[in-house]
Amino acid sequence: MTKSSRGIKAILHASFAEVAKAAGHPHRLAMLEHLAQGERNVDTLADKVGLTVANASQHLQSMRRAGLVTARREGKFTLYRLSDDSVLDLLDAIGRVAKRNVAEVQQVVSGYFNARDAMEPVSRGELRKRLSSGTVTVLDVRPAEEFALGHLPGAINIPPAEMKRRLKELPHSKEIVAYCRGPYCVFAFEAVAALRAAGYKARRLEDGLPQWRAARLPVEQ
Amino acid sequence: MTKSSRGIKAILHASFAEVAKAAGHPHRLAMLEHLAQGERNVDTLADKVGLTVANASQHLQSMRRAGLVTARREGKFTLYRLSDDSVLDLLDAIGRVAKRNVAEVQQVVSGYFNARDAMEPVSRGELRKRLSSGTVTVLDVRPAEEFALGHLPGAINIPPAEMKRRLKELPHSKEIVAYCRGPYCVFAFEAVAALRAAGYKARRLEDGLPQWRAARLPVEQ
DNA sequence: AATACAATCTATCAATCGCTTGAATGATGG
DNA sequence: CCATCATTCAAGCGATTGATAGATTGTATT
Repeated sequence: MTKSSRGIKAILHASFAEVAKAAGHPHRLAMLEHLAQGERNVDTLADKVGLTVANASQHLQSMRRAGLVTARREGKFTLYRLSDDSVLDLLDAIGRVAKRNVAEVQQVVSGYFNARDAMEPVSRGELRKRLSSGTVTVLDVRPAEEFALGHLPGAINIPPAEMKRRLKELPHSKEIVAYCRGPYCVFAFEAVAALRAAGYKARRLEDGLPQWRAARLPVEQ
Repeated sequence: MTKSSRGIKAILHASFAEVAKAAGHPHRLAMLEHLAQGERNVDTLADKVGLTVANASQHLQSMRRAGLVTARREGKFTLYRLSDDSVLDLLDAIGRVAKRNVAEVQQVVSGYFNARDAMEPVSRGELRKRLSSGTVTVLDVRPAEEFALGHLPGAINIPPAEMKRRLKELPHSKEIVAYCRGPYCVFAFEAVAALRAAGYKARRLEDGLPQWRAARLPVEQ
């Protein structure tokens, strides 16, 4: 009994370690972040993360073996996606540990804001309420392709590159809430900084579209 | 702006990867599981996990660099502990991903139970209610040293090795809820199996003492 | 069938990892 | 101050990982 439980413990620890190890590489995390937006093929992912196709394929397969992603074939493309919402939770959990306990992350995160109150992000719940009362403008700062595949109701899409030029499209009347891919997607941070510099009242959403989706809140398009 | 954000993204992904990688080894997970019970010194951990002291020390230091654990010196001992409750969340998240997406884990978990309804664990909330109404006997199946450092209110401690011999200490009148170190600590599974075989009504708590503590529920001793 | 393209496989190499061994450091108690 | 014990350091090893380049498989298009 004790002997068998030792073996079982070992199996569980080994399996768990596979999962964590599969998430333990910068490039794989970058791909997971993209996959959190929706299905992608190997080529696209390789391009976005800056890897060769062969290399991206290898990483994706290791993540598939660990159960982080699944793949399906459509025509000549192989489409990968996160296997589950629990993978989003895992990414969040990794981020929270890093945020609390890794000096480098704290520095980077706090570097994007100087004022204390300015750091306060808007929670999902608060944004949902304010959406229905219409007291807020929602700004989606992801690339146009990702916006097209789904976004928050009524959101305006301005990718980071066009930010400076298209600032004037946004009304000064309401507070602006910017969001991006997830809690550590820096585009949202940068957008808020730019908006504030231009005299807008702006905050960022605490996390991103994948988490909004996972919470079963309405998505447009 | 885009250039700098690329760099920042890379820093974040690198830091996050360090965290995940630090959790991505069976022995380190085993040590984290023990550390979730409370502070431990290097010798003790090495012994429990079955490593040489030097090796355990190396693993602990890599986890310290990644921010998963912290160390303090007391006399001639170096006491390690989880740096944060967020680390518990991380371990839970890893477990949930593995449970949902790794065939091996599913097999092991379901192997401990054959009947469908038997698999239902008791939630923390349910146990808390039933504790106050006194309709349940709580069984702590961890080693006596860990029990001594804190346990659920009114819990009876019977370590796995003594289970068979001390079964008769438990009353048949109430349902028995067994718990252990965490959701995948197999002692609780085994205890429930043994109790049922002996005609008891028994279930296991969905997770373990660390999670109970993290939820700020009362702990005795 | 012939071609083009997406993705995977294979072989290779440098870098890193996990572990062992033995020596060095730090703290405690006679 | 010396002996002892807990921990860390340092060197060395075999195994694994991450990346590259080139060949191969599988699917759609003509």
